[in-house]
Amino acid sequence: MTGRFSTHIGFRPIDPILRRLKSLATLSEPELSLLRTLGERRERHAPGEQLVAEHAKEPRPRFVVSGWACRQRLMPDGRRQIFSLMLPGDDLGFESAPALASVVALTALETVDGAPALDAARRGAAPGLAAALAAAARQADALLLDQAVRLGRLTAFERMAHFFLELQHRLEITGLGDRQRFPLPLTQEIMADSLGLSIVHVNRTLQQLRRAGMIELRSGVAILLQPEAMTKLCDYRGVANKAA
Amino acid sequence: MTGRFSTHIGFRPIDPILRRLKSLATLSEPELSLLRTLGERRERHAPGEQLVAEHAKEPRPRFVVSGWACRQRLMPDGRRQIFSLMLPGDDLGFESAPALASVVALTALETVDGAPALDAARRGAAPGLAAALAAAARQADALLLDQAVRLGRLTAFERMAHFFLELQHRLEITGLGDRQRFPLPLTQEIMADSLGLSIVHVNRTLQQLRRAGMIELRSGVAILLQPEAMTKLCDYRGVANKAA
DNA sequence: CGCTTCTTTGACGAGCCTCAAACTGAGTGG
DNA sequence: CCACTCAGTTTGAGGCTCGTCAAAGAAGCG
Repeated sequence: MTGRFSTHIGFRPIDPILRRLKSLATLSEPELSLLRTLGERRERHAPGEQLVAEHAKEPRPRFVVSGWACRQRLMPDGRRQIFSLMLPGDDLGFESAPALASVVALTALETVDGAPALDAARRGAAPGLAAALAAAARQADALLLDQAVRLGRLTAFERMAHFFLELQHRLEITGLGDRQRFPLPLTQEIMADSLGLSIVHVNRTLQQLRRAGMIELRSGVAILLQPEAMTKLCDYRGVANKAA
Repeated sequence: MTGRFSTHIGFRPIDPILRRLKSLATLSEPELSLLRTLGERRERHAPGEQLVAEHAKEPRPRFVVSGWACRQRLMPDGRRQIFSLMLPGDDLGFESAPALASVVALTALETVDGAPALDAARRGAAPGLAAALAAAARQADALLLDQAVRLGRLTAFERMAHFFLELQHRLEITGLGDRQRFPLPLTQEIMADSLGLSIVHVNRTLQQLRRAGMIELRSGVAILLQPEAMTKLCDYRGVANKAA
């Protein structure tokens, strides 16, 4: 987690949030400076910490500044399904209560309070921000549909490719990755629970992708060697941008 | 499709809509009568007809009055994933444009224009209706998460059980089914595309459920013989009700 | 270092898919 | 009333994908 893709060096703390929201709607200068002030009320979370409980009456709206989290549901027998990964710049707990899934930190995580932004948007005081948050919610919906296609109709090989392409795109938007490289601080268990596979099969599928010359994984960084080929192979359609 | 669960005999045309929205929020008398007037602008759709195209700029908001539809996505090679089934009383095309998936009629279908309801809710003229529509959107989100769990972490046997329980609950709410029986006008191909299975395996899994004394299927009607056992077996949690 | 967590490998079996064909039932037209 | 057709269901055979169990490496961390 150090070096080129560090989330601490070379970026202002809340830069991913600004970048992401700017990619979703046009923000005014007052809106931007409101967002910049959010960085002051920061909070740290250890891996495994639950940020939102499944039926939380009033989940606190937050933005992820650094580190990764996920939305998930657990079954009584221990099976877990991860619905989506929350990357730096992503919002959580902005939807109406009660929460439909829990949110859990996957790595060391930093978040900031999103309430000022949400309030301003709701009051009508920040139309650009309101549009950006609406677009973010739409994008989350789109990602969930992609996830359903992955789980229901893609093979393990296609699923992994699709998954990596989604991460590449999302991380590039926030400036944390480029067209080919991005940080990937996930264990194979987490990928398994996200992709509906077993850990062992994730491991073997990763090897397949490596042998096919598609990817390279080294110390928390993923490299896509043939992004175009991967895109075709799994019918990846990219992340939704601005709403209409 | 005649007899006890007919959608035409014994119910006022838009009754499923009223029942469903009343289950989601408290509606005032003016709101109810607004909804009743919707029944006048009715539209018929043949099976297979596309009601909303995947990237439709402005999908027309509609309520399903009778028949079933689905939200789905198609892959270039013909694979299909159904995200959700739309039953009588359900709304479609109410979210912000452009549409993230297409909506297709699965059976002969009747819909009515939802725009008057949506407009009234947006204008602030119908707070109860607005609450009901928001709760409906929330419920759709919840169903999509259930669907992801089904696809990612349940076995074929559990998936089918979970699927039937969801349909039972949803249809009971609109008065189209009871605690054990409900109409099921779906081919096994449709179930397969909904559950992420092959047709053949759906057929065999249905036989398993029958042999286990769980279900009975006869001419478009499903009977759940042991709903409680089924609920335990697949960790079914029921449909979300009123939002907070 | 020694511990824990994570990754990797092997062996084996089960779940699910594909292909192919037979069967059923509901029209449709002669 | 009887083919005939067509969509849907059911069955069989065979094989690939993916899961489970178990244990051996690697890699991070105190």
